[in-house]
Amino acid sequence: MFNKQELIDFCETARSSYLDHISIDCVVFGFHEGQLKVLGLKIKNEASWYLPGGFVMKDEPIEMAANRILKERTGLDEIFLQQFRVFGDPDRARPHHDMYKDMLPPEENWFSMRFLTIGYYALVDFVNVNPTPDGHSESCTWYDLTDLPDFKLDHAQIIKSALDTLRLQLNYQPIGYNLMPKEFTMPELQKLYETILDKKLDRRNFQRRILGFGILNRSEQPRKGGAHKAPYLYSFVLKNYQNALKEGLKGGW
Amino acid sequence: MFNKQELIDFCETARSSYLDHISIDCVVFGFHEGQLKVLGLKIKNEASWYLPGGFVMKDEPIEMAANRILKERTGLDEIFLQQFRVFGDPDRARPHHDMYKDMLPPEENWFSMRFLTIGYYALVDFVNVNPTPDGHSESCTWYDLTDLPDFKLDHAQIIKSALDTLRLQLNYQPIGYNLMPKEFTMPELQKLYETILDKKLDRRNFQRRILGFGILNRSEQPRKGGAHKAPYLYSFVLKNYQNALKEGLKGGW
DNA sequence: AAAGCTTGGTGTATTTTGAACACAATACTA
DNA sequence: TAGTATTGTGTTCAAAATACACCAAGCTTT
Repeated sequence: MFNKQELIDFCETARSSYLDHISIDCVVFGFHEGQLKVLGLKIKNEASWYLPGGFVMKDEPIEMAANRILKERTGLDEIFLQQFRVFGDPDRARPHHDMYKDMLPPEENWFSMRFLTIGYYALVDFVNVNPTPDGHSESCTWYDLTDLPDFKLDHAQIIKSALDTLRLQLNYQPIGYNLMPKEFTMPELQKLYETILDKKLDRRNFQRRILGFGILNRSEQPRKGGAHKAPYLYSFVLKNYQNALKEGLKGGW
Repeated sequence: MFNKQELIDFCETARSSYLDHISIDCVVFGFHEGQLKVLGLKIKNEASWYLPGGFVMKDEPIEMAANRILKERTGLDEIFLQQFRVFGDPDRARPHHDMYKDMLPPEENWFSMRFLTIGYYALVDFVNVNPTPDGHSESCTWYDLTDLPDFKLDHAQIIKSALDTLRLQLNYQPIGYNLMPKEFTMPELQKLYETILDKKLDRRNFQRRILGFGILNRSEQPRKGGAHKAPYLYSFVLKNYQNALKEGLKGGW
């Protein structure tokens, strides 16, 4: 990953810029062709994958850090980004501790210390993302949730945890604004829900329920040109959507 | 809070034992006389209150740290303890930075650094807790949620956030095992729910719904001796309760 | 001791919600 | 023009939530 000089340089920068012991990892969900995807970085010349992550600057709010890190990786800005958990096992980054232990003595090696990572997850519209690998990565691409490559450290667990949170969130918050294009059809939105939940939903009841939330606007013109009956196009009414995010959808007591 | 020598000693211990930049704060909810309470520490000779909190040892899992810290404060062990959020504003602990800035130079002063705090909340049975103040605190007692004293730093905000999480959790998880005594009556449990939600619930429908969860066991003997009709006593069926925690109660898709 | 008050347990209509399904409409294909 | 796949809407039936009514038990009051 780093050669010795790169490591020395990075450690110097890191030590002066970042908070010790703390990292952020982002689970970026995207949706495409009926599949839920996760953004992963592949290390050069290695069969090693990582979540897009980074460190918190000494004077930076963590929400801002998460957004900055995500922007560096995906080019996206102002998207739904949610803290969901801290992963704090003392040994979670041990492979990183060991990786450079022969290059630099521990007190000079940024990676020799223990890191807690704050997990964030994001939902982005697949087509608006232009994944760009940074200098240390060979590629930055989408991976199918059902067919993940070999994520290192505890990153597979972090993905799993983010997915659990997402599924839970579906029960009391609207989803989709950041995962769908501006305009979409009802079956497309349904497919998103079915993919996240990994289960079939009834077409008619889904439509009724979603519309009942009052967060969708149906446009006059149906989508033309495709095969079969032209479906209506919907878009989110941002104001109502954000209100539903705050207030919750219903359920409960 | 600390005099100079105490500060020097503490900083030395802290520096060798704890992770930099990271703290844990616990919002401990208790329930008594129809009121939801929070455990708060009052600083000696000051009108300053804090949540029970502490630091993470260099080699300690954060869940263990949270439990240790809580045990130090409440004497309670093996209780429901849940991470709910990280508070990471760069200025959140500025009052602490400044407090000792004239006693020690920043590089020796543990409190001069920025701290992120991981918020945990706990639900405990009021009568089983024996709040014991540590050496730096004048008292460790319960405060009514509707009448909180002047919590310092962002601790009032942390309490608010924990309460929001608790209310949300009520919609998909059972509550009460750690807040109620071993045996309790249905009206007592209902009072807990009403207090957390801050709203009245229908007596009959509450009973039906709670019993429908299948997590309660009704004992043969009703409670005798009180005025009026003797109510049945209930207790949680731990196995079913824990299963409901995992599986969730229902609702959603 | 009987009436009355208060609290707790159970039942029962009514309304609302959710699940399952039938059918009509549209646009392409053959 | 019939056939097929897909989308939009309505209808039925069951389950669940809601709002009450009533009964039972224990104490108090007279």
